[in-house]
Amino acid sequence: MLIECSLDILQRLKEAGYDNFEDPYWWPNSGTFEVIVGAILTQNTKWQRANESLQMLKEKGLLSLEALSEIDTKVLSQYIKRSGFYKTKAKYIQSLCKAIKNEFGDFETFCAKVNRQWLLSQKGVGEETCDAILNYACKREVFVVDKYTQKLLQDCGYEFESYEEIQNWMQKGLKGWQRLYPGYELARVYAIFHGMIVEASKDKNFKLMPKA
DNA sequence: GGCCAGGTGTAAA
DNA sequence: TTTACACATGGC
Repeated sequence: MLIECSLDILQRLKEAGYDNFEDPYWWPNSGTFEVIVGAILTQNTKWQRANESLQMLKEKGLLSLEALSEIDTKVLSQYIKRSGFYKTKAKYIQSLCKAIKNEFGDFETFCAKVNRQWLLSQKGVGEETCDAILNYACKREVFVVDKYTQKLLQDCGYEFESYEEIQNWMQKGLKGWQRLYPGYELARVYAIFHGMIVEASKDKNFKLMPKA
């Protein structure tokens, strides 16, 4: 799959069928609490590894705000071992769950009231994780900028100074691309395009045609 | 055996 | 305010 490096690259990704997801927002079980846990678990790790940990937690009945707030972090770390960085991630997950519980009470209230600044002040939540939670758990109109996106734009010859600059540029541009998905809410359009970039980037058959 | 995977925090320059 | 490094496992 050779995709021309041009302004309408996102449309090409769609035409190439990279938007064929199981979940309407691409991220598995979007709009639920487990997106928060998955967002931490998948840091610098393949999604498959993060998902194995999620399934383990689900089996043990631990995939809830309450359970993860109370579990011993040493026990938790053993359940998420396959996702790598398991000791630090166990601490991050628990402290975030405790903070959400204390500050908002439950997941629904969290989604309704949380803002970027609060999330970013939590240990283990950087810009990408923060925006992943806002878009995929809370369905906010926020575009997630990850390494794939940065590399794709770089390969296309665009240069940016910061995460925020890329995010603003993408969000502005994607409002125009919303016409490709009539009737979809903007948050979902952001979600889908980020998902397409990830899926295309992971696809070994995907190649960018260098600019002429 | 080296390199990478849906990053982040921290210390040192 | 940048840069380097630690965090850790599993698959290729």
